[in-house]
Amino acid sequence: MSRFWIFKSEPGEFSISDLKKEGCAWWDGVRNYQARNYMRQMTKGEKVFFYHSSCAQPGIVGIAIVSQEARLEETSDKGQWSCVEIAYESTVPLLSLTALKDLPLGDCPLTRKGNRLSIIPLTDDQYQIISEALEA
DNA sequence: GCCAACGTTGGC
DNA sequence: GCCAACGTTGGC
Repeated sequence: MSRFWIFKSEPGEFSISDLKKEGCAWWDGVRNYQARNYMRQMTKGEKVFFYHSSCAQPGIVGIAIVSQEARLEETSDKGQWSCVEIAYESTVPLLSLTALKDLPLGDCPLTRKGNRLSIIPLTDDQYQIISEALEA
C-alpha cells in the first residue's frame, strides 16, 4: 500500500532549497512517537509534500520521495528513535496554509487547530486534492 | 512576541 | 492512573 505524507520543516532549520542542495536527507531528530511510528510505516518511493512551518509563509513548497526506509538512530536512548531518508524531487510555487484550509480536505491534522504533528499521513483523496491545487 | 494547543514528565 | 506543571510547536 502506497501512502502519501507531509513533512514539516522550519525553513530556518532545513528548507526545501537545503534539500535541493543536498539531494537527500535523513530525517533524524524527530522526537515524537506518532511521527516516528509513521516513519516506520513508510516504504521506498512514497511521495512526500515538503512543508515550511513556523515562518512568514507557511505552506507546501516542494515534493520529495522516501528514498530509504526507517532505520534506528544512534542515540543514547537506544532503540527508541527511527528516521527515513527523503530525496529531493521538485520545488513548487507556495501552496499556503490559507489556501490549504480552503481545500475540501476533510479532517486533516494539517489544518486542525493547534496541530503539532510534524509528519502527517494523507489519504488518497487528500493527496489528489492537494496535487490538483499544486497544478492549478 | 504572544498565546493556544498539545505531548511529556513526575508527584501522588 | 490521575493531573498539574512544564516545555515545545506553530500560526498570527
